[in-house]
Amino acid sequence: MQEKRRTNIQRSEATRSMLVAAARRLFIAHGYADTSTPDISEEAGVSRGALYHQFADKRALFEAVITSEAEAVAWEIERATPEHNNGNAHLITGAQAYLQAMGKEGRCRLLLVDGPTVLGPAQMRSIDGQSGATTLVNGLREIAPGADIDRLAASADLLSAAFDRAALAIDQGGAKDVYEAAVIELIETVAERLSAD
Amino acid sequence: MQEKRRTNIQRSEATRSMLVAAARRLFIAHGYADTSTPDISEEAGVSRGALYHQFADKRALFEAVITSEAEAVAWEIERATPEHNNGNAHLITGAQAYLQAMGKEGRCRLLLVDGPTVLGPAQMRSIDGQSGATTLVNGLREIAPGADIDRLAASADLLSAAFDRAALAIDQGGAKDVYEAAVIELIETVAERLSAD
DNA sequence: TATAAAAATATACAGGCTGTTTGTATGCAA
DNA sequence: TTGCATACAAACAGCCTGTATATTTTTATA
Repeated sequence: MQEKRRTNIQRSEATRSMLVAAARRLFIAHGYADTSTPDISEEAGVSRGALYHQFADKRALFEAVITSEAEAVAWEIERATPEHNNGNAHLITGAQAYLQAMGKEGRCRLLLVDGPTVLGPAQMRSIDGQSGATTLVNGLREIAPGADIDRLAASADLLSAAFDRAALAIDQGGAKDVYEAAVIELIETVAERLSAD
Repeated sequence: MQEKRRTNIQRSEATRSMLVAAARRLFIAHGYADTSTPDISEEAGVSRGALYHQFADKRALFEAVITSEAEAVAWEIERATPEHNNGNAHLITGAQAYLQAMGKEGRCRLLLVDGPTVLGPAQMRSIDGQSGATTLVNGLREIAPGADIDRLAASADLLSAAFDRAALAIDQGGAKDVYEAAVIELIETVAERLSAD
């Protein structure tokens, strides 16, 4: 019984994905600060040396976890929002898909709590940049074509903060239906106001 | 030239306040994780033993910093919002005061970034409990006396998340007037909708 | 006031963690 | 096949946190 013969690329991809998966589990369970690299490498079944060969440091591994998680959320939202859908309804569908996606175990902690602290708010914005903010601001532009773009971006930012808070509140045990209703009402209210120009 | 003779209570209060002030400076400058207890005790001019005598651990010292900062914000808001002011205008004044207060160097990092990670969202809520959420939900109740209380609380939560995001965005270099205008418009929009019942 | 007890502060220590360095094995290319 | 690059493993150095021990300062009491 001999070892499988693998190409270097396969080896690297295998250990990287093992490490990211293990790190994800432990970061979710104990948080970034209370997860050690010995714990991670053990959980992944590789040596600590392998970890530091594949990733510059613990932060870089965390960044890989966060990026993967943000992509998953973006993809789930994209899948749930048909292109042809227009304005108002489109935003609501997207928000619901976002809340649904953020319901997955640990995502709130990763993306909304630990992420901003470890990577900083600026880098977090750039990571889920396309997904959250841009989509939202485009949705608002569709509703209020005449509005000032900076002002619209600010409103989109505030709205997305409200979505984040709703996701977090639900994650912490808040009533999902209540928060989802509040989010939808908020969107409708803002859309109504914007289209009244 | 001999040391001043002080009572134990004075000694403790002096070192505690030195430690909290030093910790506050370093937590703001480098973040919680990258601030060590040797750094803090040196900056405060006391030994590390004194730190661990006055506070159970590093987290407890951080909690003291956070509590003090949250109290300062609450106090500044209270000072800026006269009691007799009614409904809508009251909320706007409060929000402006909040943004003003959060403009102080490092407060956003402490209260909005590191705080939730180190102490957890739940404890953070309980610390600035009175200030943020309760005031807001009371303001909304005044506007919409008939509305469901849970629903109102959720809306207040989402609004306060928007305020937080605005403060953070301004702190990160965003245009203060734009975000402040967006916040005010958001309040007016929500208030309008609520009072239309 | 003299002295014992208690409180506050200082120092020394024990484990653990991060990132680096050094060494080894495996894949790759000439 | 031979030399090099890549992936991995193990050992090391420095730092940090929290605790245990020792010392100084205050407080209580005789």
